[in-house]
Amino acid sequence: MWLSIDERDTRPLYLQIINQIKEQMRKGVLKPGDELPSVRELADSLGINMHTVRSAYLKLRDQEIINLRLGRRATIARLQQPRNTPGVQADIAARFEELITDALLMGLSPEEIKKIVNLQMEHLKTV
Amino acid sequence: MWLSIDERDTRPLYLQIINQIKEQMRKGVLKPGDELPSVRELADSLGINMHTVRSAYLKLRDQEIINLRLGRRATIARLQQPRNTPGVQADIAARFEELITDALLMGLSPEEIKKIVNLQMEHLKTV
DNA sequence: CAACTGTTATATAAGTATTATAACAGTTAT
DNA sequence: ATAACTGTTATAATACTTATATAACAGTTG
Repeated sequence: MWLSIDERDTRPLYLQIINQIKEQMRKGVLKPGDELPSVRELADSLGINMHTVRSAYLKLRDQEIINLRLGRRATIARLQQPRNTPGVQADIAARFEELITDALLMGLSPEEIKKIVNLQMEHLKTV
Repeated sequence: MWLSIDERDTRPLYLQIINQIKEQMRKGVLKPGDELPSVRELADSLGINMHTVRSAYLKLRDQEIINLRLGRRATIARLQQPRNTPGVQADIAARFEELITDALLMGLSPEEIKKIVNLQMEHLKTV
């Protein structure tokens, strides 16, 4: 299984699951229409409770990232693009501002930060 | 007071305080050696409990961003730069990766993301 | 000494995260 | 049809986090 939980990570388990699924989507490992493991299957393989996995799936559904249908496995949604509104952009920008501030206070130079971002943006085309 | 609580923000109060103080440091409003409001003073002005403010101050001290001394007000620390280690850079990079992934799934194009980041990095020199 | 600081201690309450069990309701394949 | 899978709902218990409330203690400053 391409999913794992990091014991050292202090963030909630359901958040780790959410982020890893999103990451797999970004990498193209998971594409629209693809099926996710069932909640019980994934929970067992991670050694956690069914409802913790379900909680992750529910939040992903609320973000319209996956589809849930009774009796069927969760599937990756075809994401419609009217989500890129000014409000959304402002939210993302606020999160970048916070992260950049943190990075600067950790002693990273603006150049180092730009390098990190550009490196990840280049990686997009390769992956 | 240059600090406020956003009722619509779902994040914990102490985190809002932490982020706003960091933001003020980044903007140069707060400089090393500057005094922060006392925990009671700030709590009263925000209409929240003393211990909530203290919890924010404690976490800032743990990050070596402020100094706390019994009987004295908290002060902005002179931040030493041996914090910019490979491990720190990796942590920051991981946070950028997560945020970029989120932005892409929200429908932002790589170009829009770069624009957001570059705009904030330019703002650094002006501020 | 008085009035300010941070610190420690207790207690309470509300919210979040996680686990546990069990039953119910659709889907899929035998 | 039925067995074995899916998600869904319900209920309960536990642990952790967040926030408040009061009070006392300890160092600093005027």
